Amino acid sequence: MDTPQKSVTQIGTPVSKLKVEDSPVFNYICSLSPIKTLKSIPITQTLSSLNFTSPPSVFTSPHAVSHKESRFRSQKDGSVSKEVASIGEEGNEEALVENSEPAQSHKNDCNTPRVSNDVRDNGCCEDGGKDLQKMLDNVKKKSETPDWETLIAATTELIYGSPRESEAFSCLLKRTSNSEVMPTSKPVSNTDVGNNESESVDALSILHRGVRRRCLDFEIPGNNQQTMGESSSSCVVPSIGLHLNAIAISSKDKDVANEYSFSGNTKVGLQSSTAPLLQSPHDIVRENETGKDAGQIIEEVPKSSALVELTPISPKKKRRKSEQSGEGGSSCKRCNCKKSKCLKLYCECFAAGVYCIEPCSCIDCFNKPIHEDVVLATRKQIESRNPLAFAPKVIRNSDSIIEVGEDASKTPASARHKRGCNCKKSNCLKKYCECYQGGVGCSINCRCEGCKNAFGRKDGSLFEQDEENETSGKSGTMKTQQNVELFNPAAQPSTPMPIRQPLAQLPISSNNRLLPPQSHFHHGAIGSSSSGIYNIRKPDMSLMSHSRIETITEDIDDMSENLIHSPIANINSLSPNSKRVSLPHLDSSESSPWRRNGGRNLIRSFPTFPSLTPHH
DNA sequence: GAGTTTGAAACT
DNA sequence: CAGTTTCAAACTC
Repeated sequence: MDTPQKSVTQIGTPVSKLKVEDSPVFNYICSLSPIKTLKSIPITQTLSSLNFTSPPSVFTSPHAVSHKESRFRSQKDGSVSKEVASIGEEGNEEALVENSEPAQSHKNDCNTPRVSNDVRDNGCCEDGGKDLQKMLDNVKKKSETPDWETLIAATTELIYGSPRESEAFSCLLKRTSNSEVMPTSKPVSNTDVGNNESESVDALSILHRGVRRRCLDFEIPGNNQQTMGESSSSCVVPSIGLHLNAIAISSKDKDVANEYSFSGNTKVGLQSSTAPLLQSPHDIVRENETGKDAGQIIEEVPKSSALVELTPISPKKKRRKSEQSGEGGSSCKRCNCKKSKCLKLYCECFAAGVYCIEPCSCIDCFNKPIHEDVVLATRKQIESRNPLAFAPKVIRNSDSIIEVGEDASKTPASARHKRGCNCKKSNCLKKYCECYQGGVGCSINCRCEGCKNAFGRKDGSLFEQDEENETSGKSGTMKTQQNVELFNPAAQPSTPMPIRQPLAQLPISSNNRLLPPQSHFHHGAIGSSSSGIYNIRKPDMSLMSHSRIETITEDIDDMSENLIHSPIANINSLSPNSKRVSLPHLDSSESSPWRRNGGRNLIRSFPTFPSLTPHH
């Protein structure tokens, strides 16, 4: 285990590394960052080596960034990482293309070192192989390690091009500069950050960093001031994506999610962010299961190879555990794809923008860091077909928060399924229904038949409970609708707060993945975080944060959604000064089903991979 | 644990 | 754009 990550990081690292140090970007960052670069921190091996490195891949393609983030998940096996590294250095595509050996399907090959095999499999795959090869070719073109400036330029484009996840990329950028260029920086930054606790650094700090980072990327013009802190922080926060993933995943387990997100103590610093990354959400979950809190995890990561610790139990076992753990236990549900190679939206992991990891029971999985190029290419392809394919399906409106008299924090604002469901037999009462799964009511957008969605019916009635009261009065419904109309002229029936209560009571299975935080994050998130955001941002930040944003186009709305899901975004908006931001009600979800629910929809909300295509 | 049902995603 | 097929999750037994 000495170097699993290390190897990973090495992917393409050598060249980039050298360049990085000399690169203007690096210098710039250094100048910005108050944090002094420490040289030689032994720890390097652990985290730094981890996944942060490999600037090349990162810069190679924006996607790479995402990969890295997600990468954490999968890098448990050193051999794998080695493979990856070798591939990265030598060129994946070639391997992929060349291979024609019979495909070997291995389950959970996440750990299997046989990258080549996988690749080959891919190549052999009937039709899929062709596509993959094409994608690979494309990727290959891109993957040639560019020089930094070029990369940067490209990066910028990418950033702006992909609204949603550009942050991740930028993050990588910074991260790269810090972590890779300055290996020590990670720990250091971490430490530094921790020191700054006086500044109210807590788990949130991570988020802040993310925000800051974003700011750096996008706000440079306006907010240079935040610079140092921000820059550093931004650098520090290596992977928003990870956080998101982690959160998203962890969110599946409400307890876990909570712990992860917020339990983190002040110590949570750079590392914290990294820790998750390294460990991968699942790992995090595990950690939590063991009783460690986020902070602990973070701290430990650097010291001991997180990877090692994380090492696992048998995949199946885990899966079972997660699946069966249901309510009580943390559930880190993974995919079980058999034919899609985890390269289609069928795959929860892929759809969520994260790599498959050990807990997955997938077969012939290509959604692994090893195949990052393929993954990116595929993602891109899908996005080209449907730019919003990876966008969260459930849109929540911040507006309702206010409306809801109760606990705004707990109550997800009005929400709706973006496209609406198409249920015919489930009556929108089972998780087959995306709306139901997402914990939102059906809307006019839904084409469902016999809708009885407990979160809100297509026709406007809210709950089944309401049904009971239907006769007496549709006050609840009325409220809801009022809210909807009020806030959403478009008038899609959304699930208002009232739902909240019911939700808690709803028989949502433990598997629910709803992310309660969404709503929380949502608040004000729009402004900064969303990738598209920068676009929006200039126009009117205040506006963005304003609840009535909905008036803005759907697209924006969607983007906001994405943002919403991003804790970082939220933080950002909330605390421009980057001072302590009270995480709104993150914990609120504890009791609410939202918390635990991580349904596909939600998961998708936290795309790890930087979006390849600009969302509008 | 295996088989069935379901509806989204993908394909034509 | 509509219809069909494929797919994997959700569900049932």
